[in-house]
Amino acid sequence: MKPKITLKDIARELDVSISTVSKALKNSKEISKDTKDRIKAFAKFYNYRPNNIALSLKNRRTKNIGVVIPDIVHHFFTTVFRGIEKYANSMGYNVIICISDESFDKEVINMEMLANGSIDGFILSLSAETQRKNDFTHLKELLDQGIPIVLFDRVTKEIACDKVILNDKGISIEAVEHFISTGAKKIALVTTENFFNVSESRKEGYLKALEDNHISINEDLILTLPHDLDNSKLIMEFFKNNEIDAVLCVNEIFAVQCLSIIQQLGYNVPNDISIIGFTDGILSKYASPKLTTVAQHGERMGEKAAKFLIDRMESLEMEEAPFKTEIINATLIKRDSTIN
Amino acid sequence: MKPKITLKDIARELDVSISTVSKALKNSKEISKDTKDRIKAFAKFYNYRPNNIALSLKNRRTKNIGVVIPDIVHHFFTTVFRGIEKYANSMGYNVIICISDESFDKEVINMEMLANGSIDGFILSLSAETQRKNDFTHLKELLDQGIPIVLFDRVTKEIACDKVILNDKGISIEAVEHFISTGAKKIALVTTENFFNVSESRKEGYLKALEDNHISINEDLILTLPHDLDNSKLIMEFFKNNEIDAVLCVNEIFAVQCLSIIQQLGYNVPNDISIIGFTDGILSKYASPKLTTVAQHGERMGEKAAKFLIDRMESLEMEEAPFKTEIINATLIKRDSTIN
DNA sequence: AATAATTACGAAAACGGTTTCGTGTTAATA
DNA sequence: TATTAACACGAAACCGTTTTCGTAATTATT
Repeated sequence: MKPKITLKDIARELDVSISTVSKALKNSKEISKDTKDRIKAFAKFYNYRPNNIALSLKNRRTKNIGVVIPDIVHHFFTTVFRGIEKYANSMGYNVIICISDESFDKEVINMEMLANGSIDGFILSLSAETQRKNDFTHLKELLDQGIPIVLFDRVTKEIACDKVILNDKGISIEAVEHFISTGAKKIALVTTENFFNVSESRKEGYLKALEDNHISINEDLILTLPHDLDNSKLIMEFFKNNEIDAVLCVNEIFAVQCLSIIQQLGYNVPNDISIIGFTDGILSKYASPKLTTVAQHGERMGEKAAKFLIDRMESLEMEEAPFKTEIINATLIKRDSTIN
Repeated sequence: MKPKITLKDIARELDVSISTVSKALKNSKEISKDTKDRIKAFAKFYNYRPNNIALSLKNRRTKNIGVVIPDIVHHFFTTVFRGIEKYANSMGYNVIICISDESFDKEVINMEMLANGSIDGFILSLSAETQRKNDFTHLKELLDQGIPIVLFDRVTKEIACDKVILNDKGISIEAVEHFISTGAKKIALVTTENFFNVSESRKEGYLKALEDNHISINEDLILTLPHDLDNSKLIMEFFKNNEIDAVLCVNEIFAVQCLSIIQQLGYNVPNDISIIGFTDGILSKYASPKLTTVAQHGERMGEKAAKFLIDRMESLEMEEAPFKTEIINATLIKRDSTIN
């Protein structure tokens, strides 16, 4: 058991002052070569490493960034997180993570906890409850205190900060037009009931594409699924009661659920019904047939978000550069659940 | 922009000493009710919160725990992580995460980084490379410095510390015997080439179960897949060249890959060939037929690991309690890829 | 030889808290 | 009335760094 060694220890052993040790280790020219050599050798031998906490206190920056995501089991967030971690690490930052679990309270409490010195900035995607309540005072307060925030994916106009989002509307249009190009006419949308900005945008895209292509909108072809319930019956009814030849799903789970039920009903995918789902995760990759998906490039989003944050933090705290919004272009990964 | 307020600020405004403010806010009886009320009111109004970094420095504990996992996209680790986060948070700890990406160097560098004061203890699962190299000096050094470590899932005998593992061998036996009970005789194993302790244990269980049930072992029925390559062809060959009526896969991806290929070859699952895969994740849940799996109870593992760590850290740093190893019992989730 | 410049180092403050100990005022006791 | 106890507060040390500033000793300059 050999506890960590401090500057003070070195100073005592070598009979010099703490300042001398500090300077010597930083190769200051104030210190003679002889003394520097002695101190460095000693420090190396005892494997001296400066204490991060003391440095944080002194420098008033922790080199930690806080990441708050609604859920970590969701593949999309997981990839974004990886992007953040990757970039942050490469820049010498550590990542402290909090799962809000879609809960407003957890989001607030954890962020306030971390904000008291533990982190230099936040990257977050709003929890479902926060979006529903439309209450962002906690974020505003943090910004007020001078703590930078970057929002990604689930963002809000209420908060002025850097943002990284997907071109949800655009890619939805692209998806629907891909259906249309293969001859589909009765195109359905399966979406979530929660009032997420992303679901909204995707729906807008869906509607826009139909309109642009002179296909009349049929509200019956939009299935809004509740959160957390067993959806199977609803989906089953949906496909039984409607004539459908293509379906766009706002997430991967809905997509594979639809796939499975469509097949159970005796239809062929993609010949009878085509499917496209958001999120290009393992579910889609290993489904049979493999699903055509919207790749959200989560890792790229994460890297970009981290870059935004670190840029801002390291801009010498000085003049507030205008806030930027980066739009990541989703891409359609064409596989076997749509006709080529 | 209203920056955070400190004890010093309060002291100055209220014309008392810093010590008085500190004591008042801690409700010390040294301070008169009057003064306490004044100070508390002021602090509340300005939303005073003590600075975590200063506290960490003073108390020599950060209330942060470091989690090092090989990968975050893997469902199993993700659930363990959630368990850790949950328990840690409930005990007032934050979680700093590092992805080793199966790399020895990243594991070492990140841990050393964090060990310099940023965290009070580690929870980790060894990277593939670390296991291959069998080099654990970085862990030994940390333990030497008095930093507690808890290993989970991918552990090693070389390191004496608390551990949380799965009864891999036992559950493999159970899985194989479940195959046998449904009449299977030609039972295959699909495993990884890397020398993980877990794959080893699973193989041992597989062999033991066959032996116990007087089924002769056929090495041809053991498929060892390389990491990261496209396995499809190998799996295809495997099922073409061998008569097989049941297959145990050491992870979820192998299981769905096998499922898909088996179906392509025109066999019926589970009637012609049964499948059981390790990890009860979404892939298995949404496959058709739904896969029978080994549930590893990752969340429970995570909670237990966090409990081990926090218990040890909070045991007043005093006498070293003996190291414990908790074995989490995996359970077989019977679904539709095995005969009931 | 007297003065100026350089060298090599230490003292001390600062970051934001906690905590021990000391002390000047009152209030209680002898 | 003198002594003691209780009360209410402040000074200072400490956690481990960095950094500014001061200064003694040496070297260079005139």
